Amino acid sequence: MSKKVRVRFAPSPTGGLHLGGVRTVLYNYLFARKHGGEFVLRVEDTDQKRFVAGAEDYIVNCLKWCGLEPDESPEKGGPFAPYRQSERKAIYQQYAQQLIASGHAYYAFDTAEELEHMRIHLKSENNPSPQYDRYTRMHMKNSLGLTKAEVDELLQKGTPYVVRIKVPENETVVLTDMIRGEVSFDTNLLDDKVLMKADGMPTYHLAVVVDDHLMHITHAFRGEEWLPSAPVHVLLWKYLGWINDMPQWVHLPLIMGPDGKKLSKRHGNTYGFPIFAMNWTDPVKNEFTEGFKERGFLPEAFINLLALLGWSNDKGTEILSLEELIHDFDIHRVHSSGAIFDFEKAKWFNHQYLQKADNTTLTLQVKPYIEAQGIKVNDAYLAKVVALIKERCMLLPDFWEQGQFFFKAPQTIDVPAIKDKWTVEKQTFFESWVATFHSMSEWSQASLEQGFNELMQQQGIKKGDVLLPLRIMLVGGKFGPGVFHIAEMIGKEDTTQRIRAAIALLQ
RNA sequence: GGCGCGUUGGUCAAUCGUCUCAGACGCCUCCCUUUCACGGAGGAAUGACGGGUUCGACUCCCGUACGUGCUACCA
Repeated sequence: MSKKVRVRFAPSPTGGLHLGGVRTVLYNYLFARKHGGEFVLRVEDTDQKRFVAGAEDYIVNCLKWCGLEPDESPEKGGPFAPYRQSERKAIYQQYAQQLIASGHAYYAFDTAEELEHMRIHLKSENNPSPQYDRYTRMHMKNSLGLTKAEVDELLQKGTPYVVRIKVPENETVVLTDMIRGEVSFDTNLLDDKVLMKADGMPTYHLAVVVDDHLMHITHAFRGEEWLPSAPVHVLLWKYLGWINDMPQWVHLPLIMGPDGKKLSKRHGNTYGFPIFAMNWTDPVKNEFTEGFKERGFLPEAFINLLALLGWSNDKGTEILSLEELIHDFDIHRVHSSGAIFDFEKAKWFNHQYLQKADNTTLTLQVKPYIEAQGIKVNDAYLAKVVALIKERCMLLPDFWEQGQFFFKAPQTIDVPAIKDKWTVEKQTFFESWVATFHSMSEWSQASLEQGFNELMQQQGIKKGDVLLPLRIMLVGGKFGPGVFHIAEMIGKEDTTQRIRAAIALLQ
């Protein structure tokens, strides 16, 4: 008796894919997989003014990177193709006509100027911001006030027109949202939304309803910003005669920036964190926005942190694989309040995934970041470096920050940290230690440390006095793994050179 | 302005009427480490406000405040 679960994500190709968008996809995906259903990607490319070339491919690539590939999409096709709204124009036209015929929609011929005029002149004490609605529609140029002959004439002359829904008076539209319960709206406060634009394209309102119906969508997930227009959609489901097949509504809470406002590109700029899944450059404005991928996030970590923004499982565990997320996901545990995105915690998630990542694959992921610094990478060597420093890395680029001294001598040496306490004795000690290198039978962490300790005793030097200088000499600063391990890694020649170079600087 | 939605530590959050309000991030202290980090042990920090309902309310209801979203031929 229950229908097969089918969910959809319907982005408009007008820019990058931000956190909220990816989370909507993710919840769609988790819900579909959990219930053995299908996930459909439909593209809303009906906004010609804001349409941006390349944005659709970009979105598809983001979904690929996240590992959330749809079962049906414009790219893959499927039983309900086409999945691009611009290719379904005729379908929407047909249903718009049906609505006009049944008296639930009408032609409106008003120009932009006339609408503007209405908004200014119909403004009154009890109607401070006039909309195109039951109060004003009879004053406008539409098929409700015009005679049939007048309308036909306008149509025949090719006068531009839009189709608007005729919102009923004195009704209450009640809809059930899966995470908010019943939400009701007074139709007297709704305006006659445009259903078909003058260019023949449908607006979102008509398109979602028609597509959701035709594509057998059972659960409609979207952002909370859609809640105010949901009653219009319910009305459309009713007027089109499909009310019994209306999907379950799920209005997801908004993701906010640190200032508590709906997350936007602005936040990324002012707080210095990505808000798009992948790098996005707006070809029109030539505006670049950084992505989580390029910032060095692992897709699994990205998905994980996003899933926990507005939802949590009943066990309180936080590090969850996609399989675990699917298993644990419960739409009723999704919060109804917005969540503020915390970049610090996001980095912590990535750190966790870095630690449990397999070193071989991690090495492959780190490699481009090292090569980008002009280093010729030896995979086996890099693998060792990765294993040695991964615990102090949050994001992929950190591997270079934290491990560059494994590949080249430090450009800057933190001389002030040791200069004050530098003595002739210390210099002698390092010079004689370096001199022992040629006679060492084995170049290893253990033998290096042993030789170092023996020499210290001979010369009456305390370990605390020379260990830090050695570190500074080899890595340039107070960071990194064990010094002798580093010396072993970089080899006899580099170790010797770095120590000698540093001694020269300290004199 | 109108309408919708929301409100547990700085942030993510548990709790589905009995709470001395989990856990995580971040922050602080200590231990480990003669670096940094990891790890370990502690710590500070929370139910917007006012009314009800109830033996009992963070949990239910109402109001207020605050926040946020929508209010386009954009989605």
